[in-house]
Amino acid sequence: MTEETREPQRHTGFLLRRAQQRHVAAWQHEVSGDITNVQYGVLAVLARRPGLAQKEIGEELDLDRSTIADVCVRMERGGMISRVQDAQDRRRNVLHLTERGRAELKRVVPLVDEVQVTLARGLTAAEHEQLRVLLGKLLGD
Amino acid sequence: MTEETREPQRHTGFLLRRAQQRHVAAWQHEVSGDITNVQYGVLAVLARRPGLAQKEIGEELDLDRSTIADVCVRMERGGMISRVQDAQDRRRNVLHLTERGRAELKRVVPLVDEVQVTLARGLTAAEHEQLRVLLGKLLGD
DNA sequence: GACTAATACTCAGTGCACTGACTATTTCAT
DNA sequence: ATGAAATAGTCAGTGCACTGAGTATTAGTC
Repeated sequence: MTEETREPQRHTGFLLRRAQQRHVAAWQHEVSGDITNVQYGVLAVLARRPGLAQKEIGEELDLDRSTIADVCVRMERGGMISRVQDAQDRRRNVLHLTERGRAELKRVVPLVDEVQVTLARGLTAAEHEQLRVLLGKLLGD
Repeated sequence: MTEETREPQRHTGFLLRRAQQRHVAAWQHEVSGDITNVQYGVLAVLARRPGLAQKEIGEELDLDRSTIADVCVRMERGGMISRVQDAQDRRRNVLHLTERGRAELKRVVPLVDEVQVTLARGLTAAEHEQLRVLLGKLLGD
């Protein structure tokens, strides 16, 4: 009756993985240059809330300590952010945008929406919105 | 009027990335052992279609040549598959499950559905199905 | 004030995922 | 039959993402 082995291609996780790959591909196509989607996230959060510590940025973007550390190291190396030990709490690295980081953010912002459009090319606006709602619900908001 | 910088956390791509992370986390929680979701995909495809080449498996799972090569190397090292040069076309590596691979697939199959359930805990069955439909549409099937 | 907990970060190791450059092999056109 | 194009894999390099172990610093308890 039931199939011996369900096709892995139908699983939700498989679809999510592929959709995420499409997003990365769309990003690289629309946004030229070295900056990645995750790095854009760091810039955008930091623009609103300068002086956050690595840990807090990581929480905003749902990245664990090691991952956000890696990202920050790369971004500091690329001259987009500064990382300075907090004088009040010397365990913390506080982060700020550099001029280059601010400029890069400004360059990228108008392109970001195009990436979403490209990604959702096969969906109507209503379907796209519903997809976001469902993903938000899956994530528990 | 419009915000200077839209919150990156609201973008579809951001939600997809987080949802995919949840899937990986659910997988690791439900399926103990070394096997990953992608590796399960290789096992499941190979069970139905033994003797496929790396390239073909990669196409099934939407992975590029380098990625599927890495995965296959690891799985061969782990004793789950065999990789043999095709006598007819010596460019190809043909893949087969080993006994260990077959056993591992058998172990994992019943757990896979639980992963999907865990992942979609916040959704009704109808919402879950709709999410799959929308993702399929986004991917262009 | 000293001991313990908790916190923030680093470091090493592993896996997925991509590009671009390269090798080997097969196929196709002339 | 040969030379060009296409195909399948490998290899090096980069980035995201996690775990587990370790360090330094702060905060809390006695």
